[in-house]
Amino acid sequence: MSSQNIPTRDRILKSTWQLLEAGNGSAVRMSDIAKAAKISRQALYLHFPNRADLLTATTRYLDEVHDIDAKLAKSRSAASGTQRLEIWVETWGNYIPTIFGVAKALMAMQETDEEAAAAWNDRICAIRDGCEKAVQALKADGALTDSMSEEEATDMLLTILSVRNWEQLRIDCNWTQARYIDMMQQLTAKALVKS
Amino acid sequence: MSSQNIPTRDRILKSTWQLLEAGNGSAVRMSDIAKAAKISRQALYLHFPNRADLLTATTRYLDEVHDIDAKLAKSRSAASGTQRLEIWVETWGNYIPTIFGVAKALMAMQETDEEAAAAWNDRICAIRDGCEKAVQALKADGALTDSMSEEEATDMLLTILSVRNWEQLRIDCNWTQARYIDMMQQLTAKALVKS
DNA sequence: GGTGCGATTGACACGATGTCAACTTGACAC
DNA sequence: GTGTCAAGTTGACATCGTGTCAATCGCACC
Repeated sequence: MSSQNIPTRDRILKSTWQLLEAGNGSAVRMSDIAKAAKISRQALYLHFPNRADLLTATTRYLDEVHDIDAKLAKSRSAASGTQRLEIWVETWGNYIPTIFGVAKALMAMQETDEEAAAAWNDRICAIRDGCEKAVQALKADGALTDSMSEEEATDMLLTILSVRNWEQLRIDCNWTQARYIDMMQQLTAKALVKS
Repeated sequence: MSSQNIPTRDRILKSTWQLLEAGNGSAVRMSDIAKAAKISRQALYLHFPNRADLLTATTRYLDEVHDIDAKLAKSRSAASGTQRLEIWVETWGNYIPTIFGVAKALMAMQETDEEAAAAWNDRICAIRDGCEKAVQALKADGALTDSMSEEEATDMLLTILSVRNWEQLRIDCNWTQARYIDMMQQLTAKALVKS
């Protein structure tokens, strides 16, 4: 963590991201990352104890580089609950492509690696928080459907906006990003807003 | 053991299913399956050339045992498009728990194994077909929303009804199976039926 | 000239899949 | 009985990716 080795560390994180981005999260090995960062495979372990840690650090690096907090501030200033939901869907939905590669790699590791599971779960909690806030804003406006509790509505929103769903629509079904955002805004409104 | 008489191949498939079912699809090795089927690990390879083939054969075995075709016939006799959608969501949604273990293992392999990807894709096509038929029934009734094409509606339905979404709601969020079915019937109706 | 740090090379353990060769066992035919 | 075939067994081994370890190197800094 010392400030001296930032260049190398940054180079590693950047390379990791680029490789995962390019390969759509599939089969990126530690040796590939090392090669891309122009260091030896072993040197990777001088900076990150294991693959899970490297991937987690990469998500944090991306959050930092893209200043995700600033973008989220936008949804906080929404005039109504429905507007807040709309902005939240758009903001998160447009951030997914950026983190997709890393997210996929982390999700794949989740099955076997305890640490990776915890790391990814941590990220999910942050997103769930955004979903919860949107649901609360709807509730405050009296606009939340009465077929669900606040918690269920949050579960539902989080599920609809999952990375896997984005992957399926955007990549498997070949939707455009704009179409994805549009349809998700419509779907979440239909699902959560009282008619 | 009552399983003593069952032919080896069937014993393997049954053991595979039981292990994947119990372990929620996580970390079931070839050696575990062999042990459960009371044969040597190497003998597994006398029946199935590799892990992907074994998993695929297991899904077919499950389809056969549960006579999934008969269950699907039910939705074909629905009176209206909306009813057909409702029955389709219920039928498929209630089949997911059965195949979940195998599905998850197959999905995990998909990333690295070409054959596993093809096998799982094959299964998805069958499910997509069910979704498409439901959408067509809605269209025929003039009940399909006009915010989407038939193809997009099919993509959307397939995505909403994904195994991953079931996992998230049923397992991660701890919803009951009945609640899952109920909410998915509501959500798919809101998403696809013209209001 | 040391000291310490980042990095390198090379070797190795581990766990999982998949392969191979040689041997055993039981059923059945002749 | 003997021969044969199929199915199963044991044990060894290749491969691949992660993670570890030891020895060494080069360089900036004091």
